[in-house]
This record gives sequence, structure tokens and C-alpha cells, in this order.
Amino acid sequence: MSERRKQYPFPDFEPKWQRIWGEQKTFRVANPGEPGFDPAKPKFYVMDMFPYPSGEGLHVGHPEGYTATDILSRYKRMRGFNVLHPMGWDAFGLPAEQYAIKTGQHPSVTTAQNIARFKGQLTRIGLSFDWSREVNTTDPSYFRWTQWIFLQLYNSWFDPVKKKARPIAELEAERKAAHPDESAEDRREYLDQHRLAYVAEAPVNWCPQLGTVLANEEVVDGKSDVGGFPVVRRPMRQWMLRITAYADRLQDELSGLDWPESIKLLQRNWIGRSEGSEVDFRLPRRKAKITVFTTRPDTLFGATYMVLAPEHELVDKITTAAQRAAVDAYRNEVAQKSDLERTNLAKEKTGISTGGFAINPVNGQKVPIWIADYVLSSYGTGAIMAVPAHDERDFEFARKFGLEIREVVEPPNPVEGCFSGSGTAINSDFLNGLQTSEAKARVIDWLEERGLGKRSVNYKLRDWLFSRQRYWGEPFPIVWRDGHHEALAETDLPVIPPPLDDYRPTGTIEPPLSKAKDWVQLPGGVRRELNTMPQWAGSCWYYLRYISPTDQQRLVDADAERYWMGGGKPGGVDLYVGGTEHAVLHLLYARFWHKVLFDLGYVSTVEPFQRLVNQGMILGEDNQKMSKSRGNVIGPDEIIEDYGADSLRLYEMFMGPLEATKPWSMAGVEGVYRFLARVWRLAMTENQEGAWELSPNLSEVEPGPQQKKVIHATIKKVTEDVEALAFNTAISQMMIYVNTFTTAERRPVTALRTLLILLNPFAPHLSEELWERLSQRFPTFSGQISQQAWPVWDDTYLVEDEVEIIVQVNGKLRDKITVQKDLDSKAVEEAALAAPKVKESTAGKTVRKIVVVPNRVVNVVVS
RNA sequence: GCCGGGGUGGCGAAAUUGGCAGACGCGCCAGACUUAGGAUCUGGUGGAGCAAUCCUUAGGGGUUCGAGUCCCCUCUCCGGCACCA
Repeated sequence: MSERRKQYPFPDFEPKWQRIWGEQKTFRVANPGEPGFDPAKPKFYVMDMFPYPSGEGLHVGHPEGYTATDILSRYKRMRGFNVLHPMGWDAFGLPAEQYAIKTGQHPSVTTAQNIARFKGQLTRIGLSFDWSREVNTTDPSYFRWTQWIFLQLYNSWFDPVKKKARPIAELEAERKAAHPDESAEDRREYLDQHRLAYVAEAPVNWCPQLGTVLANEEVVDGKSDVGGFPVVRRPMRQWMLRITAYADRLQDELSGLDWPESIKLLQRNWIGRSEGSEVDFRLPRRKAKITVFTTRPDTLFGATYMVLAPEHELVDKITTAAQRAAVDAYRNEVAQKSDLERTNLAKEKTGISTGGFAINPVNGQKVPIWIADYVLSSYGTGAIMAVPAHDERDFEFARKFGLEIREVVEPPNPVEGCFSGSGTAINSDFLNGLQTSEAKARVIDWLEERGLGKRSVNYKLRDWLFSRQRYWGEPFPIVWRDGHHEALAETDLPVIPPPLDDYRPTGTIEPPLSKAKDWVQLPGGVRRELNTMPQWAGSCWYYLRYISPTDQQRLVDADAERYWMGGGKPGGVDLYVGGTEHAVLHLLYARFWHKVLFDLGYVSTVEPFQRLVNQGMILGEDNQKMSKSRGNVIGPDEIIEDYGADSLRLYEMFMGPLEATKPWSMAGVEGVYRFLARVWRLAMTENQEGAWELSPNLSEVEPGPQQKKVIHATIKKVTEDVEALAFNTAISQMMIYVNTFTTAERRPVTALRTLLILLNPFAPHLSEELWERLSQRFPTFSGQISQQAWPVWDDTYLVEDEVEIIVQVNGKLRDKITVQKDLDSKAVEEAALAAPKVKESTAGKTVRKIVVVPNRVVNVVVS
């Protein structure tokens, strides 16, 4: 192919236009107050999830979303919007560090190389980014503000009454007023327990191979998401972010967003809000009680035993001497197990009796207390009341260990085995006869009156484990003095990582930064925090930095933020396009940080992203996921080399719906390439010497009525489809347009003009080039194409005088009639019955009914 | 297991409110131009049948004058969650 002659000279003009756009800064957009800013225009902020610049470069999956947002950007500019369309680099994190360790090059070097490579590739696709707004998470002028946001988290607490973050200084003042005699030490402890960024000794996911802890979200099937190495649980002192404080808001405030319902659902499931109650079970002859969380307090009369997580703090107290050895053995056994083994659903339930008993608060009955690893220490209170008759897990456990199963809910229809649905309460004293929902309310009231329980909400969401034992990440703006953490001053930012030669993991829990002895040790026995932030940190707020990327005073300029993020909707960014793989993690974290910044007054919207669209995955030609090991990876460079950037763009959009997963096809690329060549030849022709010149068929005639109809139908279709991100059907319509004029002997230049503008967002190089060449002969092509106004369609060209109506007999197509548009039903009926095929098939039958759908269909029902 | 999204020609896919299933593209077939065609142009192309006609949107049932579209059941593929009390 590369040897073959190109069907149109894209290798000449594609680089040319990319150069011109770069030199003229064609797609640069000004902020409010800056020269060239037009306040009369509405704003449109459209962005892609920025890439992680890996060593491999782009594959054809990347440009799919980028092309979609680029088309919309170019379209919106032509519709008179100020368009913010930026790009940047998410460059801290494990892959870069792993790659650096492998190649022996410093991650800053490989990162710079990878970024240069990616940027070159994106430029060759002809994407209209405003590169003056480029951000890079590893640039000190950027991560200075990532660290600054961390300081805001550190210096804030969540006020549960106002349901918002407030400065920790306010809490300190309130505390001082309420407890004036409290020691400084105690007060510090109190405040530290309320910060949004806090230190906790917590069981974490430790990955020995990577030498770091990982967030729950980064562990898949007991292995690290990056690299697939085994992960074990171990307690470590870690920085945590109090995202759970925002659980309700993160869930509730989804409702105002234009996101796919499936993504909202994914987030809701991840947050996992669950309403129920806490119930206290007293221990006989002791002060202590065991509190359980349950969503089914109505089944309390069926609680025939209790189960504690093996790690529960009361296990030692309640275990009887006789059971001591067995309990210890079981707890040991469980501690040895990896998470993978523990959560393996297929396995049989295990557990052991502690020998202890508790009192069921509703009926005073003694119930045995067991421990079992199917009860998680990290959810609820780490203890449950077991209702084997109405919970699958308890049922399975009770059957295995011969525990009592007592039915207390009557199912609406008889069922076998365990019934966990709603029904009518039975064997439940004062609840008898009540429906499940009523019984729940009644029993909670009963418990609350007696101080034995209360309404309660639990979440699956855990606080965000925020520290990593890595080199290639943002250092914390934190130092340690006398065993206490302290925030650095804003003026100390950025905290730049030390220039280590050996940044490999230490092989112990000590982070690599511990190797930079001079950097770590500060005067006065003060030591720096050695952990770094996780990769998610930089991507949590980059959409804000695009707005004022060089601002030295604030993370984002206030006026510019109000303009670009404004618009009266909950979310600021008008369109955010990226893959589903970030459905929970990145999008939840970014929303969390945004809400904190909102609470503290730094941003003007409660949500970052108003509209979210997930582009689907592009598979290899073999219908498999693209991967190096399968050898089916296709890169944009090879496509651009053979078919040009416009063909790449157009094919990416023509493949199918943006959201769909779809396989690549080189034959399909050829198809759109041929289409673009036909567009070229609509205006150009090859002379004797083989040089391209303007076609003699071009003429300044008016398009004919049929042509006008196609022109206006296409304007309408392309406009509506672009708005709906239905690019594949927009392209189909433009193909119809081109087919119409290819066969025309004389080609009206006005038709060509309209086509080029419609095509410009899709194939910007070709349309720029043709526009320029046509301007040499036809004055209507003055100016630059990107400055033209988007065409408007006129419905009067689309209306038909006559319509073809299909005639069915008993629902089967029998004939077609052509009648005047909007002809009254009676006349249509008559015309339909008179149609020859209809007469034939109704002959000798009784017409029972005739259905007439105006301008569409007639259905004759016969016996 | 639970939740979500799919299943339409040989292939990628279209199809407003329920109203001609398969637009557009690929592939294939035939023709034109041509020294040549893997370029270009023209025509054809869901399946069966010489034909009239019949069949056809994963499979089965239902609602309806009329169902790819709405309802119920089943199969299957993809994604997510995975003992969350």
C-alpha cells in the first residue's frame, strides 16, 4: 500500500495544515479578561480523559474519544462558542516507575520522552487542542497544587450537621470553647481524628513485588491491578482520605448529572449505602455488649446465634476456657489466609463456637456466639445477628453446624429453604402480622425507646488509602516532629522529590524516599514524610488546571473558573469522554476532591463533570482485545502513513456508535479513504502531467430541487447527529451527499461549500485544503474554513408534495400508492382499496377495518 | 450468585411515537474504461424459489390492525460486583 500512489495528496497537505494551526495558534482560546476574549459567546468545555504516556505510544483505541471530542469542538466553534478543548499528561505512577527500573533510565527522562512521542502522535491526528493549556502532573508547577489540595484536606474536617467540609481551625476554636481545660496533646489528637486527611494504622493491601500498598480498588482477585502480583493483608501506618464522609453526597448528587445510568449505578453500588439499624446484644454477667448492624431488624426474633469477625475485639473476652484453644487455632488459620482465599465464595463456610452467649434484646433468649470469617471486620460493626431462616449465608452456616433455624417471616408464596424477601412477620410477638417494612419500623422504635438500638446507615465505601511506598509520585507536604505529623506551609510548596539515582523499592516497608538521607532530614530533628501520593491524585483535579494552567496565585483563577465551569448546572465540564475503566475510581475520587474544593470556596460547582460519555473499546481485527501478546495492536501512525489522518479520524467515527465495543477493520479504513478521495475528486481533477487542478465540472449554478433537498437534509442530519454524538450516521449522510454530486454533470460550488463546512470537523485537513484551493477561483470560499458559520437548513426544501404510502392487507405489504401529502383519510382509504394488488388480495373477502396512519401506511383488515 | 448492557445479511452497522427491516460502508457478482487493475465509474447483492410467492431482527410465547421496537419465559455474549449482614 505504501508503495502505491495515494488517491489524493494527503501526505502533502496534512502536515502543512498541522503546521499552520500550530503557528497561527488557531485553536487557542482566551480566558475572560484576556485579549481576544469574546464575552458575547457562550462557553463549551469539552475534554478527554488525559492519557498515561506509556512507552508504547498510542493505539487506535485512544483516538476514538479524542476524535469525537475534537469533532464536537470544531463544530461548536463554528456554532459560535468559546470552546475550551485541552489536553495533558497523567505521568506519575507505577508504570512509568516500573519502566524506568527496567530500562535503567530515570522516570523523569522516560516520561519526557513518552510525552513527546504521544504529543507528536496526537498532533498528526489533527486534533484541535489548545496546547497553550497543556498540563503535566509531574511538573512541579502542577503538583505544587496537588500538594496544596492535600493541605486543604489535611486542614479541613467534615461537619456532619452542615454536611460540608470546614477549616479545621473552626473545629479547634469550637473545641477550645467546649473543653477549655483539655490538654494540647488531647486536643491535637481530637483534631487529627477529624481531618479529611489522617493517619491510621490499618490493615492494608501490601504487594511485596511492587513494594507498596495498594488501594482496595487497585487489587483485583487478590492480585495487583498493575503487574498482577500477589497482595497480602498487613497492618501499616498509612495516610487516609475521609471520602466516606462524603458518601451520601457522592451518591445523592449523582442525580443531577447527565451520565450513563449504568455508570451512576456502578458508583452507587460502589458506595453501597445500606439502611438498617444497630442492635445491642447484652452479654450475661458482664457490662459489655455486642452491637450488630442489620438491614432486617424485623427478623430479630429469628436471630438464633451471633457471629463475630475473627478479628473482633470482644472475641478474647467472651471465649470460654474450654473453647480457647480451638478459637485461637481458628483465628490463626484465618490470619494466614490471603484475601483471595477468604473471599472465595465457592468454599464451604468455616467457623467455631466461642462458648459464649449473648442475650437477644427482644425476647431475652440466650444465643450462642460464634466466630467465622464470612463476617467481615471491616463492614458494619464486625458482628452480626444470624437469622438462618432468612439469610442465605446464615442458613448455610446454621445447617453445617446444626444451629437452630427459626422462621419469623412468612413468604407471600411458599418457598423452599431460605427465604430472604419481604413477607409477614410470624413468631415475633409484638410484630406478628406486620409486613416487613412496617415490622422494621416498629421494632426499631421499640429498640430506640429502650436504648437497645437505633437507626443506622452503612456503606461499602471505605476511606481512601492515599499513601504509596514509591518514588515516582507527589511527595506529601508533611513533616514529622516528635512522632507527630505537621503540615508544611503553602510557601514551602512544591515539595520536589529528591533526585535519587536508585529509586527502586527498598524491599522493606520503608519507601524509596528513605534513601535520600539529606532530603529527609530537616533541621531540628524534623523528618519528611516518606510516602508519596497515588497515581489518582494528579488526575483528580486536572480539569481545573486547564482553565488557568500558569496561575501562580491559585490552583485555578476564580473568574476563569466561574466562566468555564459555569452554566447553572451541577457539573462544570460540558462533556467528558473516556473509557469505562474509570467508572468508579477516578470519577469518584475527582468528585470527592471537587466537593471539598467547593465546600471551601475554591470552585463554583458541586460537581466537576456535567455530561459523561464512555467510548467503547476498539478490538483487534481478530475480535480480541488489542494486546502486544496477541500481536493484534494497530497504531495510528501506520494508518496515517497509508491513508492519512482524515481517514483515521473518519473511520474511527464511522465504525459504529461511540459507546459500542467494535472490531477494527482495515477494509473499513479503505472504505472511508475512498470516500474522502471522492470528495477530493468532486473538486479536483488530474491533468495530463498527473498534477491536481480544479475540476472543470465546477460551476456557479444553483443546485436543482433534488440537489437542494439532499443539501438541506444533510445539514439537518449532520447537525442533529453531531449534537447527539451519532457520528457514524452523520458520515453516512455525507456519503449520500457526495454520491449525489459525483454523478452530477455540473457541480454547484455552493453545494461543495456546504459539504466542506459539514465535513470540516470530521476531516479538517482535506476540507481546509480544498477550501483554500477553491478560494483561488471562487470568491465564496473567502477566509478560513474554521472561521465559517455552520450552515442552517431550511425545512421548506425538505417537505414533499407527494408521499408514498404503503398499503398492507392484514399487516402484510401488498402495494404502494403515491398520494398528495396530508390527503384526508377517506381519500387515502379509497386510493388504497383501488390499488391493484390490494384489490387482488381483498377479492371475495369482507373488509372489517381500515387503519390509516397519515402519510405513512394503510392497513386493510379483512376476514 | 447478584446487577447492568447487548444479540439484526458473509462483515461493520441503520431504523423518530410501534408503521416499507437491512440506510451508509465493506465484501461479493456483472459490466464500462484500460497495456494492466489491487485505481476509477455503472449496475446488482438478506435467504429459499424459474416464478407468483413464501421466510427473515438469538429461540419460544403474548399484546396489537401492525412488533427489531412493548410484555413474559429461555438461551447466549460482554462488563461490573463478589460472603457488605
